[in-house]
Amino acid sequence: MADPPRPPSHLREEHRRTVSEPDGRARRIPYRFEPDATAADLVERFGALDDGAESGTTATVAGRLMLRRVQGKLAFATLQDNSGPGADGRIQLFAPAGTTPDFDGFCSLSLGDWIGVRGEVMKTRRGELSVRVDEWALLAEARRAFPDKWHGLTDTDTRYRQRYVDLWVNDDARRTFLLRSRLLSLTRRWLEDRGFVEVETPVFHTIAGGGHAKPFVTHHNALDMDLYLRIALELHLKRLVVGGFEKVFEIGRVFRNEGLGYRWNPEFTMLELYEAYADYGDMMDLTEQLVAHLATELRGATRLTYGGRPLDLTPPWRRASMTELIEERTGRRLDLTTPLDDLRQACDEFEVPWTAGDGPGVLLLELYEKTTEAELWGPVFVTDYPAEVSPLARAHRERAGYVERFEPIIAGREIGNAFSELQDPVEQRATFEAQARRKAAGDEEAMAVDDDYLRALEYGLPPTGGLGIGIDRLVMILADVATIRDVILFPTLRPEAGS
RNA sequence: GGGCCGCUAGCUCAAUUGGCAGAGCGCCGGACUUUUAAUCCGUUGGUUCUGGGUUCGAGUCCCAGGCGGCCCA
Repeated sequence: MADPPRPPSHLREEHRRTVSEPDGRARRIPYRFEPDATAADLVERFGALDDGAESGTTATVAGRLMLRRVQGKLAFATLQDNSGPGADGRIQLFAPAGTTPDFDGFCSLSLGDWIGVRGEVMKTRRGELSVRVDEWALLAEARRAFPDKWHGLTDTDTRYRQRYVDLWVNDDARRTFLLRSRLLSLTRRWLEDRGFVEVETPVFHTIAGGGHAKPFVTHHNALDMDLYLRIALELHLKRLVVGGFEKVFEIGRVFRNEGLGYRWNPEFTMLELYEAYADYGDMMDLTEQLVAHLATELRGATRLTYGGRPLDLTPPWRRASMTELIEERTGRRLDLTTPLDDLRQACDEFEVPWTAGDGPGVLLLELYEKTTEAELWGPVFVTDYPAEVSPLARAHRERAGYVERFEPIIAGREIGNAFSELQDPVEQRATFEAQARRKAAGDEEAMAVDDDYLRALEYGLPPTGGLGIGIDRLVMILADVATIRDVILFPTLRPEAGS
């Protein structure tokens, strides 16, 4: 690909010439390099070496040059590799002029250059574990200047657009994404250990179902038809329960055509799982056990802090109905038996907008979200949602007008959604049709009738518990970060000017 | 979508009421054999986000736009 013409500002960032061999030729970059140790390994194995001692062991390491201290006939440098966030992944390089090949070339390396080094593992007189530079090779030149070695990179825009730089200079960024990776791995293993099977279902949907959200639309040329990017995993996974996958899960990207914010990115990662013969109570048990397991593995405890405030994820978590929590928060007893006019009056009082088409269930949910949800530090399972706003959940076994549904709330945010799943195809068709009427009336987030899903239910869905967890939000809690953009490697951004 | 705040050298930041656009780090050159944000000396580096306007004079004031952050819906 030809380089486009560059503006002067880019040329200025090419801050130096190509590093050359002692004879002036361009330095050759090897095609491969074989490190046999990492910074973290060496600290672990040789950390106890005496000051000034040599280990008698030779190691080969590779990474980026992050600091450099040339002192005449002796040079020190700090190499960072992938073996740990921040200081855990750093090792000092020790380069005396007398033994270092092409000492001048080594001293002329810049911050950000990739190098490979082979040499004796030793400790300096001042007690810093080091690899002596008996051999070294330039692996890549940093032709753009690295950010300030002390202040790093703080501009959020640059951090998100140039994550490849952020990961090197901000320890927290690397730490958070390593935590995210481990969280995904631990979640898979934990579920598999309990007999769950991981599957992959389509990202392109002909009907965007399973959630309350505006979908993205794309077009398939050969079929000449519009397709939606999935807003949820739910309906395909329940088809698989019909198909006999009794414990099934998927961790996948979903897409919602909504605004961006500290908790919202248009594409995000959902875990959804379905368990035959289980109900929403079982899903609460599973949720608190899984989250407690992840907290223990990733943070060493279930008593954490989030944003400086204590957060105790130790099971069991409180379980309380939505109406009960609204009453605690507002002092008002509001439920589905409250006259519609009273609910509307409460909405006006709490500045909740409503329309004439909104039933009591919609108003109750809106009131809950406006007055109560953000105040719940939790963890707490908010249970028993109005049927009117829960078209895929099964009717509550005791409370008329409600369904068996809960959302786990942590730090004022919903991190998931779960039901005793609606089994009955006749009831399901009725709730789909109610949704379709809302859609026809202008609710862009309402669902459409999914005839194939209804056909699947007609073959028989056993009693099933289903759970969805927003992985990004869970990572936010466990990594103790405030914005979703800090847990998504390449968050959605507006294009840069001029691109 | 609304309100508020921000955008100055590669990075982190200064610049009194409108009055010569600066520092540290980086980069480049020099000194230095136990440094670790090494230190010391000397350079280099600017479309002050963009476009208009007011003014003798605009980084600074006004208008429009771009991008980002925070709060609200």
